[in-house]
Amino acid sequence: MVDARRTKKQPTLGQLLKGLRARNGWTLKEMSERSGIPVSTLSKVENDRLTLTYDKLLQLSQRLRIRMSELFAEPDEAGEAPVTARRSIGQLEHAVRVTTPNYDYHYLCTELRRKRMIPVITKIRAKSIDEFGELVRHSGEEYVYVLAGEIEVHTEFYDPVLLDEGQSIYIDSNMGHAYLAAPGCDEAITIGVCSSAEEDLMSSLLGLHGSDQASSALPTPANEANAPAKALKRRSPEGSRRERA
DNA sequence: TTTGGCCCGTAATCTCACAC
DNA sequence: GTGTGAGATTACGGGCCAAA
Repeated sequence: MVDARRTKKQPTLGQLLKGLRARNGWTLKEMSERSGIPVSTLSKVENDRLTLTYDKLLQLSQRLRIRMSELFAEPDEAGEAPVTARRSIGQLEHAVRVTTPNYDYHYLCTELRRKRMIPVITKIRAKSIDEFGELVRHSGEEYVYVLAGEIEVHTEFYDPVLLDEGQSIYIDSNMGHAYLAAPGCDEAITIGVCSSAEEDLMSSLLGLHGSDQASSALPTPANEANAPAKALKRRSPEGSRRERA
């Protein structure tokens, strides 16, 4: 899952944060004031003694006005020419995983920044449109393929449609839409891709740039922003829990 | 300014008893 | 034997505070 250009070890969240802070010339105190995260916590994160939960990462990216994906990738080398031959191998064990009461999602290939497609494997547990809430819409297009189970796709201008294993759907994302586990199906697993002409699609999907940008119906964290933060089973980009010293 | 010890809260996991 | 719920245990994020 490493870019062909990148032969060194995958950077940790701490290294990425430290680099971000160094580039901006901030002290821990300044970064703490900007992010709302205590100095000692930032210090521990930078030294890989602690990792941040999803809600803290979201808070960090929002307050520092950076893309969520910035926290998952190395900074560009200074003066580096635009990348035209990027590659990323998606591995489930390296995916950025977010689990909520309704959904499990695994964001793949997260080390690639400013990509125009967001691949995500999703376990869908929402069973009714009432449970899901209002149909969502955003710029771009998306494609969803059912890997397991059966899903019910609600769209703004069409009748709901059932998709069984092996079936898929492609829609314009600016049309209101929602994905549910079909009746009689406890949960379904899909693989989907959201695309957009905009480079900060990831941030857009995560709802980082204002309330006027609706989140994707693909169950992204932003879709469940109303869920209690502590109810989320969070995992750091590194995807590991560290041993206590 | 930064680090690390300590403590608290919470979620996940484990164990066990109980019902079917 | 299997499923389920309660309680105990474990692991870890988060924050306070003192020391380097």
